Amino acid sequence: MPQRRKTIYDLASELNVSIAAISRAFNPNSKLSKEKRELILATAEKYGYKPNKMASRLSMDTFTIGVLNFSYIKPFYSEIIDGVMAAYNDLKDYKIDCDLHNLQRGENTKEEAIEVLNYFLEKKYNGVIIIGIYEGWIIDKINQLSDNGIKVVTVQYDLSNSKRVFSSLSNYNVIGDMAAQLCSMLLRGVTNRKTVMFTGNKVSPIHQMLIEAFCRGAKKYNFDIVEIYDTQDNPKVATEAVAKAFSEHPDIAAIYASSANSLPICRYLETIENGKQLAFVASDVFPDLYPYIENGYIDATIYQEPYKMGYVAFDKLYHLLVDCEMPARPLMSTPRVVMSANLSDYR
Amino acid sequence: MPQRRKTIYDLASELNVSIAAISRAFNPNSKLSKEKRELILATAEKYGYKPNKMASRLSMDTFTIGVLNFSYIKPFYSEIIDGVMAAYNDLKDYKIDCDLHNLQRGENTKEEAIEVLNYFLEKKYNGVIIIGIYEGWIIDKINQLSDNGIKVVTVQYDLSNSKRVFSSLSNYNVIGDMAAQLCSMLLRGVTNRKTVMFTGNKVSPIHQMLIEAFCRGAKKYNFDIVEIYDTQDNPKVATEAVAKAFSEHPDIAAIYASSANSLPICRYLETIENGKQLAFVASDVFPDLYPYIENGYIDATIYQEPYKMGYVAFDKLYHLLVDCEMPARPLMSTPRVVMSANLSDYR
DNA sequence: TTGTATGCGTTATCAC
DNA sequence: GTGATAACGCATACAA
Repeated sequence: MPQRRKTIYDLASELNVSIAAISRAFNPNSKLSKEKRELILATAEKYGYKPNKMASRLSMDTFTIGVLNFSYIKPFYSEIIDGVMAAYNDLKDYKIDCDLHNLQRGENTKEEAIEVLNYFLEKKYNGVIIIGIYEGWIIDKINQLSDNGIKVVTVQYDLSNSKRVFSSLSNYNVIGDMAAQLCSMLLRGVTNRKTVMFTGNKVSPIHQMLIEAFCRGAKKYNFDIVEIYDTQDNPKVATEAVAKAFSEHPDIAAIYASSANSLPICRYLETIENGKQLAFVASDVFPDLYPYIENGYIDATIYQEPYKMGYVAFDKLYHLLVDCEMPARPLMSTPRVVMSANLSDYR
Repeated sequence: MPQRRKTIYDLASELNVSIAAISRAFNPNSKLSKEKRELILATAEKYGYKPNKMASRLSMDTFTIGVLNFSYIKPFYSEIIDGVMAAYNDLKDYKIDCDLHNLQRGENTKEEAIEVLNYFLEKKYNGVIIIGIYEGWIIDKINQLSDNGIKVVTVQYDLSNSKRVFSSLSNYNVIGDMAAQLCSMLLRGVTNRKTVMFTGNKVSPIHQMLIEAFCRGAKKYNFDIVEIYDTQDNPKVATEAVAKAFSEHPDIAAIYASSANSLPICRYLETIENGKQLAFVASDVFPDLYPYIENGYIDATIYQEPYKMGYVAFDKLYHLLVDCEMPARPLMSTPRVVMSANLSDYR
């Protein structure tokens, strides 16, 4: 059995230096002569000393993280926020504070979003999480925050051309490929393999990636995408699009909806004879979708784990601030296939 | 913005009692007059005071958790252990120790397992995690540990008829149902729907549940299970079973293998003409399976998240010991569908 | 039963 | 640069 863990005192007396020196050696921002730091770090390794994060946190100042959510009107974004808040709650005892600002696309403007970020800057928050913004104007703002020593994390969009420290995303290539493979599974014994895709908003880089990945998959799994319809993340547009699709292509065999805006498609399928026979792969999981998954109109849907995306963003940003520790790998959620058989795990 | 968090001192001076009284009020095992405790707890609620877990942990004794793994010779169990150790590592700073004992079915005996548990008892460990044991003799041992104040958690098997505090499992009903639905998806346009199941070991309660769930699913999704073969978790037996299956039923249309012992089936499929055309749903994800998932012999496999099962078991036991906090819900992993499209997320 | 004093392992402050 | 020493927020042995 392991003996008592070495403390800062143990190493200090071992080396005949003060505990302050030990402490400083482990903080890169702390001033300490180079030789001394190296000596301490080296013998700590041999000696088996590691600073206790808990005790360390206790004596440190509180960190504050600002969160800006510029949400589309989707349950999706509120799940991300739930995840962020859950992580905050789990870390509350570790001297971390969180200032959440929720804005809505449509209701609120870009200017209001910028105002929030300026407020974060003025308050000199330690970290900032930005959710759901991909437009060009955000880049400068991120860089400005970053230049003032604020660590910025983005959720849902990568923005790798900005100075954000990391981002928490879905793996859109995998999602598109999964959708394609699911369609091909559902089309297995079927000779008619005409497939139609409904996308959320072609302007969004996310949907562009999904379209590309799905098209690659269609080639790989050998079925035809006869058309891609843009629903502009708008139910009315989606309703018209699905009607148009079936009038242009009455013999559709499979459908992939890459956005949560898939209810209009479900409703249309209810009105036609062979609605349940069509292969239909949807996106996301939310209450309005449950009945359609259960009764077989939707064969499978791909869940992006928005809760986890939010949780991970906050949690990793905390560790970056406290432990100066960058996430080892890019933060990509692992998309999940949800069918009626396992829907119970997601409601 | 939130002001400084209330501390034990704030509440103590507010109530004109000592900080010790406050501290005791929040520990059910601590002696304190009933009225005082109730007063403190009530005003703490109003006042907005909550004990800081971190500071609390710092001043408490170290807990020790003993882990006994009585493993089948499967990569599966080592993944569970990886999860346990990862949780231990994440909690190392919180004054928790872990004593892991790995035994192997075949190599080690039941008596050796009992010896380990006796050692845990003698050492008066605070908690014990038991992995991979379902036989009757374990019940008494669990109860004995429990009667001595040791919190026992089981992994992979529930053992609800023992005094274990909780268990971390896969959701076998969901897995069986998912396997059935996947088969039905793959059999969609196909008229021949003859399906065969290969199970790990009919004696194990796990495989019994999987068989039942899969059969229920077959009825629901309308395909026929023509036979269930027991592979006894043994590759040789599995090799014979698959040959037997195809000689008895040359027109098999779909296969479900409920155990990780599915490589012999893959190898058999390689030797026959229509191997890739057959629907094949497997279990678990491990390196030997990768090529068969990629090249299409395996259409989908169901991943049980063994890593997470182990992680959660340790993590929740820690919180039970430290916070006297029972898990809100039963600890069931959420099984995942893995196909070639998303295999990259699991390797 | 209740309060006081000490310790938990670290960082921050302030001298030197 | 470096080293004492006071926090940080709480639990508990001990004294009352």
